Amino acid sequence: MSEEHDLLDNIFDGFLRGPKIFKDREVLRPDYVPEHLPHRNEQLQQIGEILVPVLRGFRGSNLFIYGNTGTGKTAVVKHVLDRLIHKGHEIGASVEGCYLNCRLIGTDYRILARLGESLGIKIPFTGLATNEVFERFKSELNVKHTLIIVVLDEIDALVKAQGDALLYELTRINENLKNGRLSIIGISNDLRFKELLDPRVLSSLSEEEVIFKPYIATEIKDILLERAKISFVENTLSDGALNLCSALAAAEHGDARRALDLLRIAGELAEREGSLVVNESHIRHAGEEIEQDRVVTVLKTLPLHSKLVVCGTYLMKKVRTEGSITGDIYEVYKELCGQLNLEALTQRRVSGLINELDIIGLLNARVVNLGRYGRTKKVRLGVSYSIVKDVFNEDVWLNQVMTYSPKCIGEKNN
DNA sequence: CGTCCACAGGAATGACGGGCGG
DNA sequence: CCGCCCGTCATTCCTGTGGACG
Repeated sequence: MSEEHDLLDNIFDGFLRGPKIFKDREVLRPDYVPEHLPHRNEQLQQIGEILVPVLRGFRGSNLFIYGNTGTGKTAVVKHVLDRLIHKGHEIGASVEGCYLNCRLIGTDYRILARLGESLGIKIPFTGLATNEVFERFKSELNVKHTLIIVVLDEIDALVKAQGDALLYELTRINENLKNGRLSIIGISNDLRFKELLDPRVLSSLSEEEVIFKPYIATEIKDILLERAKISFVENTLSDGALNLCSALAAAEHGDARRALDLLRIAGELAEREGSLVVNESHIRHAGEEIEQDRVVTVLKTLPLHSKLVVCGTYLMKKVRTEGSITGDIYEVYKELCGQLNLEALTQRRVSGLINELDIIGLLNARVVNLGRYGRTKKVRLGVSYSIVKDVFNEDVWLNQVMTYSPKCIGEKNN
């Protein structure tokens, strides 16, 4: 007992005695909405002006917001919405806002359910017809004379998954509503997503548009300075680290969220090693750690058959240099299933799994035409070989097959 | 210039969990 | 409580297709 306790005691004491880096690390978390949003006054003003009619009981225009990740779209919109609702309640107007992230709440049904809940009606998470939920929401809007502002963040995810039927319904909801009004704010980081929309929906949704340009390095630095003031103990953040962090994030599409993540992790690294200040090397290591953590957690939480597909791709890599094609991977996958006494899925399903894995970046897949030799996908690992190896060697199922050598490959090479 | 490969990808199906009206 | 309908998720069925080969 004593050995372990001494070990832990050392860690505890070391942490308590050691230099303190953070005052408040919550401020660096991605969902924190700051009081002040540097370099976004223009957008703040535009959006405010577009929505302000709501305070007089008129519907605000629908609004489409475009900008890369980490350019402050969500923060600005949430900020304006909060203030607007606050003001609305102050003057006794029935104004409501409902913020939804379509990547997290990705079906028509669930979106409508949330909208209903924001008006205070209870809606079961399944069991009702979607249209029924829509009607309930609409009548509640009518009864309460509410002006609701619906924010659909990552709206492209919704349209890609479900089409634009719901958006169409929502944009015309005002037409047959006696009391109550609805306006929509759509947020997307994919401009091409507009092409997926029915022209009627598009024109109605983008009555107004606001664009968020990527931050440049000096702007990111301002943002970081502001947050660092609240989150770090004085003089624990070196100038060099701050500059490097801004520069790295600026190079990566001017993504401020990325910069804040880097800063937070770097701070934790510094704290862990008992350093007095956060310096450049902490920032660099933070970058690596973020990526590695992401990959490891994703790999670990993958469903078994997806793991087997990744594992198959991994095993193929020993033989094929230029990436393997769907058929080969499927063969290896089937052999692995055989080894583990599992029922193999169909090729169609595996093809779907490959697509999903491609989207989350574990695999890189692209369609190629080999003429006579068919139309297929070239697939290779999208992450480092050794991480896959480490994670799967720990896995209860996968460790049995990590050294398996596929027998279906041989004849043709490349 | 037609053929035919080796899949891609849309549509359909089935199982499941759960609300609703009677 | 029952029978019915619903959405969701995971899966299967099956038609469509770009272009090197001959």
